[in-house]
Amino acid sequence: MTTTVEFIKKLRDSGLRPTKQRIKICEVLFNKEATFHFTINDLVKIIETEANEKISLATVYNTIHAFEKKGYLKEIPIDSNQSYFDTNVTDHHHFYDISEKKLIDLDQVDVGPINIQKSIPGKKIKSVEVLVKLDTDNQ
Amino acid sequence: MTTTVEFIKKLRDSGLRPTKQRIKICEVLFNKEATFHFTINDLVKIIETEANEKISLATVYNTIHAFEKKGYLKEIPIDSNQSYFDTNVTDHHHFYDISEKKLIDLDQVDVGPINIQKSIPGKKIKSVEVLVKLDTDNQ
DNA sequence: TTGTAATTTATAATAATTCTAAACTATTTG
DNA sequence: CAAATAGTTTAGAATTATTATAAATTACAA
Repeated sequence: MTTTVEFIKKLRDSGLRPTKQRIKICEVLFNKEATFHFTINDLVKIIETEANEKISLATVYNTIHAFEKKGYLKEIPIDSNQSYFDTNVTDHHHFYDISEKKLIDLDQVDVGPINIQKSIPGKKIKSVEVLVKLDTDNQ
Repeated sequence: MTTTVEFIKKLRDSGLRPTKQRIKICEVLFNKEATFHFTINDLVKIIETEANEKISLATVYNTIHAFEKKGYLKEIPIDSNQSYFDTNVTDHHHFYDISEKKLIDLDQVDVGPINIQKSIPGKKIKSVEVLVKLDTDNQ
């Protein structure tokens, strides 16, 4: 549990003014104990229903992009026409449930170590991420 | 090098009528010796400039989706708002060069076997894909 | 040939995201 | 503490990728 005061400090320390909207988004995203996967639309809905507050779609986009740039969120690539974001910014892997369109975290332990045996001169590996797609098992 | 006759057979065998447009797309995509990564827009440009033929955007979408369904192409998830497709439909992985926004194939051998130690009841694993992000090595 | 079913096509519709510029708010400065 | 200013929010327009539509065209079987 993080207090509002702490979010204000976090925002200010990273050069972002602690506005009402940004604090609200922090509360929705960073007060969960578990990793939280969401799309922009999910987030807007949560704020407008759970928190019962109006927020402009543009503000949500602005804020999420600002948070991503600061390293508080990361985008997860899935074959979808929507961007998925993750509050877990550590290097980890995912299950993607195709029929339910839901992401599930996979620990390093569930996947095991991956050793990339190829390298490109002048380039270094920034991340190694595994996406495991799941389908309904009909048989 | 595959001949037009062979493409016609391939199309017909998979229940797709060999139209002028589909054959042209086959020629662009499947006559390369190497794996080919592209977006719909890339493909339209290639057809209209290199091949100097007009083709409707809708036809390109239809055809690419038909080819994907038949297993002649697969989509690659990258953090982009555009769909990337790959003519290499074997189970393989990718390097993604962040600065150059380019995909590079990785063989199974370069990554090694991946054994997912977790399962979700009622779901089966459809694919396991590794995306290795590369950054410029400054040091 | 000719009928019909599949395909192509231009265009409209939709959906996610970005842009814009005016109103508003947090912070700085005097 | 008030005024200036620089950063934010906002509604709505613009843009971009993609999908839907429905009429014209084409492939192919009878």
